[in-house]
Amino acid sequence: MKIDKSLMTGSTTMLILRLLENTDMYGYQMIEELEKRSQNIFTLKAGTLYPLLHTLEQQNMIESYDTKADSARPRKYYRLTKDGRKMLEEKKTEWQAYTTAVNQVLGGHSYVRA
Amino acid sequence: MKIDKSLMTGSTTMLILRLLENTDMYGYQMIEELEKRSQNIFTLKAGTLYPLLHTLEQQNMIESYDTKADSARPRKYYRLTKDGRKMLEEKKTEWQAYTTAVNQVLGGHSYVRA
DNA sequence: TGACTATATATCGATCATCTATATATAATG
DNA sequence: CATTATATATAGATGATCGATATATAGTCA
Repeated sequence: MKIDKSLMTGSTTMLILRLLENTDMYGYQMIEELEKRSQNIFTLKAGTLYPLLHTLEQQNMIESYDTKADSARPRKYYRLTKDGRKMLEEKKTEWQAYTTAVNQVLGGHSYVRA
Repeated sequence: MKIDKSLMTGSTTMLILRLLENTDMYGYQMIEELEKRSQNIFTLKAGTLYPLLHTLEQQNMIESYDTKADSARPRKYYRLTKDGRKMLEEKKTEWQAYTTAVNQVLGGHSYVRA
């Protein structure tokens, strides 16, 4: 099922931070991981992700380190900072409030107000 | 609780169509109704709504009629068309798929893949 | 070997949804 | 009579995401 990409707006940052909650990851890996975990619903584009990672790093939410990589190709790993964890918790709370509100409107009995 | 307005993106159209599912409404009323039903989470701005209504009307999803209004102030009521109902159903399905996917990523056990 | 595909990161300009600000007009309030 | 609430409308700004493009290396297959 194809979902309107505009729905994605606003939750991308939360999802990226969530991926980093338990494991450090590099950009390309995040794209694949998101796809897998969402059953191909989210196909985050490289052109979206990399600038976003740079912004989050500037904001001190994540920090990067390069693999020495004698053999492997160069990868830039990201790790969640303390601030990033805090931001993630906030975004999760927001997400809860938002979906609750939408579902309330969707499910609400259409009480036609007099 | 203030939620990031960018989360709103993509669901606004669905919410508007949902409001019209059971009752015809005019623009200003939709703003108030959305606020009420969402417990003040959604404060849709007039500058967002009116252009959106015009677009939806052009797309034949809704149609408008004016109140004769001998007394009351002029209001432009909107009614959901057949196409609009279909669109609403599609948007609901999309919404389901989207939130399911996000929650899956959020809740997913962080299986660190080898 | 050579061509092609997958991996990996990066940036620029375009697109699209929403917001802010502004405008207009009438009804209700004090 | 001034102010606020109701009601619709549009123009320009902002911000998130995408498409296109670039670069470089590793793996695959003929």
